[in-house]
Amino acid sequence: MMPRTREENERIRQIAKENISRAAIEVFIEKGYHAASIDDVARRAGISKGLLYNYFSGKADLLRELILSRIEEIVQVMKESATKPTPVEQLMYIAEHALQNVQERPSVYRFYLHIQTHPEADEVVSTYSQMLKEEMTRQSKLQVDIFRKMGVPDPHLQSLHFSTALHGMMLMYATYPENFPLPELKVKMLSTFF
Amino acid sequence: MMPRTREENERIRQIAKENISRAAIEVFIEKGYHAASIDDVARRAGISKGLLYNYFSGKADLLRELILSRIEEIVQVMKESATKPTPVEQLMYIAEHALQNVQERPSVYRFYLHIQTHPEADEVVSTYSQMLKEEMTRQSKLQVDIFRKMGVPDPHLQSLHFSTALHGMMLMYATYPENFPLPELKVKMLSTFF
DNA sequence: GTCTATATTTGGATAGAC
DNA sequence: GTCTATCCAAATATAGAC
Repeated sequence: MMPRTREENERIRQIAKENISRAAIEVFIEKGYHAASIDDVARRAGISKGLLYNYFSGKADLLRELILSRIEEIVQVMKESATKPTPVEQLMYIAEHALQNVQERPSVYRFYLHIQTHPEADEVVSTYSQMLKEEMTRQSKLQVDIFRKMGVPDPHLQSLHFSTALHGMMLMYATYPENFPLPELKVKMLSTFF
Repeated sequence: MMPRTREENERIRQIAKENISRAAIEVFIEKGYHAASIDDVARRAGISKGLLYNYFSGKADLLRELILSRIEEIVQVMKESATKPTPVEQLMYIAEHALQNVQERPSVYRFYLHIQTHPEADEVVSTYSQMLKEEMTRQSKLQVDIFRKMGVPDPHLQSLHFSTALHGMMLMYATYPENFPLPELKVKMLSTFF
Protein backbone atom coordinates (compact mmCIF):
# COMPACT_ATOMS: atom_id res chain seq x y z
CA MET A 1 0.00 0.00 0.00
CA MET A 2 1.26 3.40 -0.96
CA PRO A 3 2.03 5.71 1.93
CA ARG A 4 -0.30 8.68 2.04
CA THR A 5 1.14 11.91 0.82
CA ARG A 6 1.32 14.90 3.11
CA GLU A 7 -1.45 16.59 1.10
CA GLU A 8 -3.70 13.61 1.44
CA ASN A 9 -3.22 13.56 5.20
CA GLU A 10 -3.94 17.25 5.34
CA ARG A 11 -7.14 16.78 3.38
CA ILE A 12 -8.35 14.03 5.68
CA ARG A 13 -7.58 16.13 8.69
CA GLN A 14 -9.51 18.99 7.15
CA ILE A 15 -12.58 16.84 6.66
CA ALA A 16 -12.42 15.72 10.27
CA LYS A 17 -12.18 19.35 11.37
CA GLU A 18 -15.18 20.31 9.31
CA ASN A 19 -17.19 17.51 10.81
CA ILE A 20 -16.40 18.84 14.27
CA SER A 21 -17.20 22.43 13.24
CA ARG A 22 -20.55 21.31 11.91
CA ALA A 23 -21.27 19.51 15.17
CA ALA A 24 -20.19 22.56 17.12
CA ILE A 25 -22.53 24.98 15.43
CA GLU A 26 -25.40 22.54 15.80
CA VAL A 27 -24.80 22.15 19.49
CA PHE A 28 -24.09 25.84 20.07
CA ILE A 29 -27.31 26.76 18.32
CA GLU A 30 -29.24 24.30 20.40
CA LYS A 31 -27.78 25.00 23.82
CA GLY A 32 -25.86 28.23 23.46
CA TYR A 33 -22.12 28.66 23.55
CA HIS A 34 -21.74 28.72 27.32
CA ALA A 35 -24.22 26.01 28.16
CA ALA A 36 -22.82 23.64 25.55
CA SER A 37 -20.02 21.42 26.76
CA ILE A 38 -17.05 20.11 24.83
CA ASP A 39 -18.40 16.67 25.50
CA ASP A 40 -21.69 17.59 23.82
CA VAL A 41 -19.82 18.68 20.71
CA ALA A 42 -17.64 15.59 20.67
CA ARG A 43 -20.61 13.27 21.05
CA ARG A 44 -22.46 15.06 18.26
CA ALA A 45 -19.42 14.72 16.03
CA GLY A 46 -19.27 11.03 16.92
CA ILE A 47 -15.83 11.18 18.47
CA SER A 48 -14.38 11.26 21.94
CA LYS A 49 -13.65 14.38 23.92
CA GLY A 50 -9.95 13.61 23.89
CA LEU A 51 -9.81 13.45 20.13
CA LEU A 52 -11.51 16.77 19.76
CA TYR A 53 -8.54 18.38 21.47
CA ASN A 54 -6.43 16.89 18.73
CA TYR A 55 -8.16 19.23 16.30
CA PHE A 56 -9.12 22.25 18.35
CA SER A 57 -7.32 23.80 21.25
CA GLY A 58 -10.52 24.28 23.21
CA LYS A 59 -14.04 25.63 23.19
CA ALA A 60 -12.96 29.17 22.29
CA ASP A 61 -11.15 27.81 19.27
CA LEU A 62 -14.36 26.18 18.08
CA LEU A 63 -16.18 29.46 18.35
CA ARG A 64 -13.37 31.18 16.50
CA GLU A 65 -13.78 28.77 13.61
CA LEU A 66 -17.49 29.46 13.38
CA ILE A 67 -17.07 33.23 13.51
CA LEU A 68 -14.40 33.12 10.83
CA SER A 69 -16.64 31.15 8.51
CA ARG A 70 -19.47 33.59 9.16
CA ILE A 71 -17.19 36.47 8.25
CA GLU A 72 -16.18 34.60 5.12
CA GLU A 73 -19.84 34.27 4.20
CA ILE A 74 -20.49 37.98 4.64
CA VAL A 75 -17.49 38.98 2.56
CA GLN A 76 -18.59 36.57 -0.13
CA VAL A 77 -22.08 38.05 -0.41
CA MET A 78 -20.75 41.57 -0.72
CA LYS A 79 -18.36 40.45 -3.42
CA GLU A 80 -21.17 38.80 -5.33
CA SER A 81 -23.33 41.87 -5.03
CA ALA A 82 -20.54 43.96 -6.58
CA THR A 83 -20.86 41.97 -9.80
CA LYS A 84 -24.38 43.26 -10.37
CA PRO A 85 -24.58 46.03 -12.99
CA THR A 86 -26.53 48.77 -11.18
CA PRO A 87 -26.49 50.09 -7.61
CA VAL A 88 -30.15 49.24 -7.12
CA GLU A 89 -29.58 45.68 -8.21
CA GLN A 90 -26.63 45.45 -5.86
CA LEU A 91 -28.70 46.58 -2.90
CA MET A 92 -31.54 44.30 -3.86
CA TYR A 93 -29.13 41.42 -3.96
CA ILE A 94 -27.86 42.23 -0.48
CA ALA A 95 -31.38 42.48 0.91
CA GLU A 96 -32.65 39.37 -0.81
CA HIS A 97 -29.73 37.33 0.35
CA ALA A 98 -29.95 38.49 3.95
CA LEU A 99 -33.67 37.82 4.15
CA GLN A 100 -33.48 34.49 2.41
CA ASN A 101 -30.75 33.50 4.81
CA VAL A 102 -32.71 34.32 7.93
CA GLN A 103 -35.81 32.72 6.49
CA GLU A 104 -34.04 29.47 5.76
CA ARG A 105 -32.10 29.26 8.97
CA PRO A 106 -33.52 31.64 11.58
CA SER A 107 -31.69 29.83 14.35
CA VAL A 108 -28.33 30.51 12.73
CA TYR A 109 -29.05 34.22 12.58
CA ARG A 110 -30.31 34.05 16.14
CA PHE A 111 -27.09 32.43 17.25
CA TYR A 112 -24.83 35.08 15.76
CA LEU A 113 -27.07 37.80 17.14
CA HIS A 114 -26.77 36.12 20.49
CA ILE A 115 -23.01 36.17 20.18
CA GLN A 116 -23.00 39.77 19.03
CA THR A 117 -25.00 40.89 22.05
CA HIS A 118 -22.58 39.17 24.36
CA PRO A 119 -21.16 41.47 27.04
CA GLU A 120 -17.75 42.86 26.28
CA ALA A 121 -16.32 41.74 29.60
CA ASP A 122 -16.38 38.14 28.43
CA GLU A 123 -12.86 38.07 27.03
CA VAL A 124 -13.25 34.81 25.16
CA VAL A 125 -16.42 35.55 23.28
CA SER A 126 -15.94 39.26 22.84
CA THR A 127 -12.66 38.91 21.00
CA TYR A 128 -14.31 36.96 18.22
CA SER A 129 -17.58 38.84 18.38
CA GLN A 130 -15.48 41.97 17.92
CA MET A 131 -14.01 40.58 14.72
CA LEU A 132 -17.49 39.96 13.38
CA LYS A 133 -18.56 43.46 14.26
CA GLU A 134 -15.52 44.97 12.59
CA GLU A 135 -16.18 43.05 9.42
CA MET A 136 -19.76 44.27 9.35
CA THR A 137 -18.53 47.83 9.78
CA ARG A 138 -16.18 47.32 6.85
CA GLN A 139 -18.98 45.97 4.67
CA SER A 140 -21.29 48.78 5.68
CA LYS A 141 -18.75 51.24 4.28
CA LEU A 142 -19.00 49.46 0.94
CA GLN A 143 -22.74 49.79 1.13
CA VAL A 144 -22.47 53.53 1.63
CA ASP A 145 -20.49 53.66 -1.61
CA ILE A 146 -23.32 51.93 -3.43
CA PHE A 147 -25.77 54.55 -2.21
CA ARG A 148 -23.32 57.22 -3.22
CA LYS A 149 -23.25 55.84 -6.75
CA MET A 150 -27.05 56.03 -6.73
CA GLY A 151 -26.68 59.76 -6.20
CA VAL A 152 -28.92 60.09 -3.14
CA PRO A 153 -28.54 63.28 -1.06
CA ASP A 154 -27.08 61.74 2.09
CA PRO A 155 -25.65 58.30 1.20
CA HIS A 156 -24.34 57.63 4.68
CA LEU A 157 -27.69 58.23 6.37
CA GLN A 158 -29.59 56.46 3.64
CA SER A 159 -27.35 53.43 3.92
CA LEU A 160 -27.88 53.25 7.67
CA HIS A 161 -31.61 53.60 7.15
CA PHE A 162 -31.49 50.68 4.75
CA SER A 163 -29.47 48.50 7.13
CA THR A 164 -31.76 49.41 9.99
CA ALA A 165 -34.84 48.29 8.09
CA LEU A 166 -33.12 45.12 6.98
CA HIS A 167 -31.84 44.16 10.41
CA GLY A 168 -35.19 45.00 11.94
CA MET A 169 -36.85 42.49 9.67
CA MET A 170 -34.25 39.87 10.34
CA LEU A 171 -34.55 40.35 14.06
CA MET A 172 -38.33 40.20 14.02
CA TYR A 173 -38.44 37.14 11.83
CA ALA A 174 -35.82 35.32 13.86
CA THR A 175 -37.72 36.12 17.05
CA TYR A 176 -41.24 35.36 15.81
CA PRO A 177 -40.80 33.08 12.78
CA GLU A 178 -44.35 31.76 12.91
CA ASN A 179 -46.14 35.12 13.08
CA PHE A 180 -44.04 37.30 10.85
CA PRO A 181 -45.18 37.59 7.20
CA LEU A 182 -41.71 38.10 5.80
CA PRO A 183 -42.62 38.23 2.08
CA GLU A 184 -45.23 40.96 2.55
CA LEU A 185 -42.97 43.02 4.79
CA LYS A 186 -40.14 42.59 2.35
CA VAL A 187 -42.20 44.05 -0.48
CA LYS A 188 -43.38 46.90 1.74
CA MET A 189 -39.86 47.67 2.86
CA LEU A 190 -38.18 47.48 -0.54
CA SER A 191 -40.88 49.62 -2.11
CA THR A 192 -40.08 52.46 0.28
CA PHE A 193 -36.47 52.41 -0.86
CA PHE A 194 -36.58 51.78 -4.61
CA MET B 1 -36.94 49.00 72.07
CA MET B 2 -40.15 48.19 70.29
CA PRO B 3 -40.19 44.89 68.45
CA ARG B 4 -40.45 45.36 64.73
CA THR B 5 -43.79 44.65 63.18
CA ARG B 6 -44.16 42.00 60.58
CA GLU B 7 -44.71 44.68 57.93
CA GLU B 8 -41.53 46.46 58.90
CA ASN B 9 -39.55 43.27 58.61
CA GLU B 10 -41.08 42.60 55.25
CA ARG B 11 -40.13 46.07 54.05
CA ILE B 12 -36.53 45.67 55.17
CA ARG B 13 -36.33 42.32 53.48
CA GLN B 14 -37.74 43.87 50.31
CA ILE B 15 -35.04 46.54 50.29
CA ALA B 16 -32.35 43.91 50.69
CA LYS B 17 -33.85 41.97 47.80
CA GLU B 18 -33.87 45.01 45.58
CA ASN B 19 -30.25 45.69 46.38
CA ILE B 20 -29.38 42.20 45.25
CA SER B 21 -31.49 42.52 42.10
CA ARG B 22 -29.71 45.73 41.22
CA ALA B 23 -26.35 44.06 41.73
CA ALA B 24 -27.50 41.12 39.64
CA ILE B 25 -28.46 43.13 36.59
CA GLU B 26 -25.22 45.08 36.79
CA VAL B 27 -23.15 41.92 36.88
CA PHE B 28 -25.25 40.11 34.29
CA ILE B 29 -24.91 43.05 31.92
CA GLU B 30 -21.16 43.12 32.42
CA LYS B 31 -20.38 39.42 32.21
CA GLY B 32 -23.50 37.82 30.82
CA TYR B 33 -25.87 35.53 32.65
CA HIS B 34 -23.89 32.34 32.25
CA ALA B 35 -20.44 33.75 32.84
CA ALA B 36 -21.52 35.65 35.94
CA SER B 37 -21.22 33.72 39.18
CA ILE B 38 -23.40 33.93 42.24
CA ASP B 39 -20.33 35.07 44.08
CA ASP B 40 -19.89 37.98 41.66
CA VAL B 41 -23.43 39.11 42.38
CA ALA B 42 -23.03 38.74 46.14
CA ARG B 43 -19.81 40.72 46.14
CA ARG B 44 -21.39 43.47 44.06
CA ALA B 45 -24.30 43.61 46.48
CA GLY B 46 -21.85 43.79 49.36
CA ILE B 47 -22.97 40.58 51.01
CA SER B 48 -21.77 37.02 51.26
CA LYS B 49 -22.70 34.24 48.93
CA GLY B 50 -24.45 32.38 51.71
CA LEU B 51 -26.71 35.28 52.51
CA LEU B 52 -27.79 35.66 48.93
CA TYR B 53 -29.35 32.22 49.14
CA ASN B 54 -31.40 33.58 51.97
CA TYR B 55 -33.13 35.85 49.49
CA PHE B 56 -33.01 34.00 46.19
CA SER B 57 -33.18 30.30 45.57
CA GLY B 58 -30.43 30.48 42.97
CA LYS B 59 -29.16 32.13 39.83
CA ALA B 60 -32.26 31.31 37.83
CA ASP B 61 -34.37 33.01 40.45
CA LEU B 62 -32.31 36.17 40.04
CA LEU B 63 -32.92 36.14 36.31
CA ARG B 64 -36.61 35.58 36.90
CA GLU B 65 -36.76 38.71 39.02
CA LEU B 66 -35.09 40.78 36.33
CA ILE B 67 -37.33 39.49 33.56
CA LEU B 68 -40.44 40.15 35.63
CA SER B 69 -39.41 43.72 36.24
CA ARG B 70 -38.70 44.17 32.53
CA ILE B 71 -42.17 42.88 31.72
CA GLU B 72 -43.59 45.28 34.29
CA GLU B 73 -41.79 48.12 32.53
CA ILE B 74 -43.19 47.20 29.13
CA VAL B 75 -46.73 46.93 30.42
CA GLN B 76 -46.33 50.28 32.12
CA VAL B 77 -45.26 52.07 28.93
CA MET B 78 -48.16 50.66 26.96
CA LYS B 79 -50.55 51.78 29.68
CA GLU B 80 -49.12 55.27 29.61
CA SER B 81 -49.37 55.44 25.85
CA ALA B 82 -53.05 54.58 26.07
CA THR B 83 -53.70 57.81 27.97
CA LYS B 84 -52.67 59.89 24.95
CA PRO B 85 -55.63 61.35 23.06
CA THR B 86 -54.92 60.30 19.45
CA PRO B 87 -53.56 57.12 17.86
CA VAL B 88 -50.65 58.99 16.31
CA GLU B 89 -49.67 60.44 19.66
CA GLN B 90 -49.88 57.00 21.21
CA LEU B 91 -47.55 55.53 18.62
CA MET B 92 -45.19 58.47 18.90
CA TYR B 93 -45.08 57.92 22.63
CA ILE B 94 -44.21 54.25 22.19
CA ALA B 95 -41.46 55.04 19.72
CA GLU B 96 -40.00 57.92 21.70
CA HIS B 97 -39.92 55.88 24.85
CA ALA B 98 -38.30 52.87 23.25
CA LEU B 99 -35.62 54.93 21.56
CA GLN B 100 -34.93 57.07 24.59
CA ASN B 101 -34.58 53.91 26.61
CA VAL B 102 -32.04 52.32 24.32
CA GLN B 103 -30.17 55.59 23.99
CA GLU B 104 -29.87 56.04 27.73
CA ARG B 105 -28.99 52.47 28.55
CA PRO B 106 -27.92 50.56 25.44
CA SER B 107 -26.36 47.82 27.53
CA VAL B 108 -29.67 47.07 29.21
CA TYR B 109 -31.39 46.64 25.86
CA ARG B 110 -28.46 44.56 24.71
CA PHE B 111 -28.80 42.32 27.71
CA TYR B 112 -32.46 41.55 27.16
CA LEU B 113 -31.85 41.01 23.48
CA HIS B 114 -29.11 38.62 24.45
CA ILE B 115 -31.53 36.75 26.67
CA GLN B 116 -34.21 36.75 24.00
CA THR B 117 -31.87 35.19 21.48
CA HIS B 118 -30.99 32.44 23.90
CA PRO B 119 -31.53 28.96 22.50
CA GLU B 120 -34.73 27.30 23.53
CA ALA B 121 -33.00 24.18 24.73
CA ASP B 122 -31.63 26.04 27.74
CA GLU B 123 -34.47 25.20 30.11
CA VAL B 124 -33.54 27.75 32.73
CA VAL B 125 -33.21 30.81 30.56
CA SER B 126 -35.81 29.95 27.96
CA THR B 127 -38.62 29.63 30.48
CA TYR B 128 -38.22 33.26 31.48
CA SER B 129 -37.26 34.48 28.04
CA GLN B 130 -40.48 32.88 26.86
CA MET B 131 -42.46 34.96 29.34
CA LEU B 132 -40.88 38.11 27.98
CA LYS B 133 -41.66 37.11 24.42
CA GLU B 134 -45.27 36.36 25.29
CA GLU B 135 -45.71 39.73 26.91
CA MET B 136 -44.31 41.45 23.83
CA THR B 137 -46.74 39.51 21.68
CA ARG B 138 -49.58 40.67 23.92
CA GLN B 139 -48.46 44.28 23.67
CA SER B 140 -48.06 44.05 19.93
CA LYS B 141 -51.73 43.11 19.69
CA LEU B 142 -52.58 46.36 21.45
CA GLN B 143 -50.44 48.19 18.96
CA VAL B 144 -52.38 46.69 16.07
CA ASP B 145 -55.52 48.15 17.65
CA ILE B 146 -53.97 51.59 17.63
CA PHE B 147 -53.26 51.31 13.92
CA ARG B 148 -56.78 50.06 13.39
CA LYS B 149 -58.14 53.18 15.07
CA MET B 150 -56.01 55.21 12.69
CA GLY B 151 -57.96 53.64 9.86
CA VAL B 152 -55.02 52.38 7.80
CA PRO B 153 -55.78 49.71 5.18
CA ASP B 154 -53.92 46.79 6.79
CA PRO B 155 -53.40 47.58 10.48
CA HIS B 156 -51.74 44.27 11.25
CA LEU B 157 -49.10 44.62 8.55
CA GLN B 158 -48.62 48.29 9.23
CA SER B 159 -48.08 47.61 12.93
CA LEU B 160 -45.48 44.99 12.16
CA HIS B 161 -43.78 47.36 9.77
CA PHE B 162 -43.65 49.95 12.53
CA SER B 163 -42.23 47.51 15.08
CA THR B 164 -39.70 46.27 12.56
CA ALA B 165 -38.37 49.76 11.95
CA LEU B 166 -38.30 50.51 15.66
CA HIS B 167 -36.51 47.33 16.63
CA GLY B 168 -34.08 47.75 13.77
CA MET B 169 -33.07 51.13 15.13
CA MET B 170 -32.77 49.83 18.66
CA LEU B 171 -30.65 46.93 17.51
CA MET B 172 -28.37 49.09 15.40
CA TYR B 173 -27.91 51.66 18.10
CA ALA B 174 -27.25 49.07 20.78
CA THR B 175 -24.69 47.39 18.54
CA TYR B 176 -22.92 50.52 17.26
CA PRO B 177 -23.73 53.27 19.78
CA GLU B 178 -20.82 55.44 18.71
CA ASN B 179 -21.51 55.45 14.98
CA PHE B 180 -25.27 55.49 14.82
CA PRO B 181 -26.91 58.91 14.48
CA LEU B 182 -30.08 58.01 16.33
CA PRO B 183 -31.79 61.43 16.26
CA GLU B 184 -31.47 61.78 12.47
CA LEU B 185 -32.61 58.25 11.83
CA LYS B 186 -35.49 58.72 14.22
CA VAL B 187 -36.76 61.72 12.28
CA LYS B 188 -36.32 59.87 9.01
CA MET B 189 -38.17 56.84 10.27
CA LEU B 190 -41.05 58.66 11.95
CA SER B 191 -41.56 60.85 8.91
CA THR B 192 -42.20 57.79 6.76
CA PHE B 193 -44.98 56.71 9.09
CA PHE B 194 -46.78 59.90 10.09
C1' DG C 1 -29.26 37.94 59.84
C1' DT C 2 -24.82 37.22 58.39
C1' DC C 3 -20.51 35.00 57.52
C1' DT C 4 -17.00 31.21 56.79
C1' DA C 5 -16.07 26.72 55.64
C1' DT C 6 -17.16 22.83 53.08
C1' DA C 7 -19.57 19.43 50.28
C1' DT C 8 -20.82 18.38 45.56
C1' DT C 9 -21.10 18.79 40.75
C1' DT C 10 -19.79 20.03 36.37
C1' DG C 11 -16.97 20.53 32.74
C1' DG C 12 -12.52 21.96 30.56
C1' DA C 13 -8.29 19.96 29.75
C1' DT C 14 -4.45 16.34 29.88
C1' DA C 15 -2.06 11.74 30.11
C1' DG C 16 -1.36 7.48 28.70
C1' DA C 17 -2.96 2.95 26.72
C1' DC C 18 -4.03 0.85 22.40
C1' DG D 1 -5.50 8.50 15.28
C1' DT D 2 -8.54 7.34 18.78
C1' DC D 3 -10.32 6.24 23.26
C1' DT D 4 -10.64 5.87 28.44
C1' DA D 5 -9.36 7.40 32.72
C1' DT D 6 -8.08 11.05 35.40
C1' DC D 7 -6.86 15.62 37.03
C1' DC D 8 -8.09 20.09 38.27
C1' DA D 9 -10.52 24.48 38.59
C1' DA D 10 -14.65 26.83 39.06
C1' DA D 11 -18.97 27.50 40.69
C1' DT D 12 -23.44 26.11 42.86
C1' DA D 13 -25.34 25.14 46.93
C1' DT D 14 -25.49 23.89 51.93
C1' DA D 15 -24.17 23.50 56.90
C1' DG D 16 -23.04 25.33 60.87
C1' DA D 17 -20.76 28.94 63.81
C1' DC D 18 -21.48 33.58 65.58
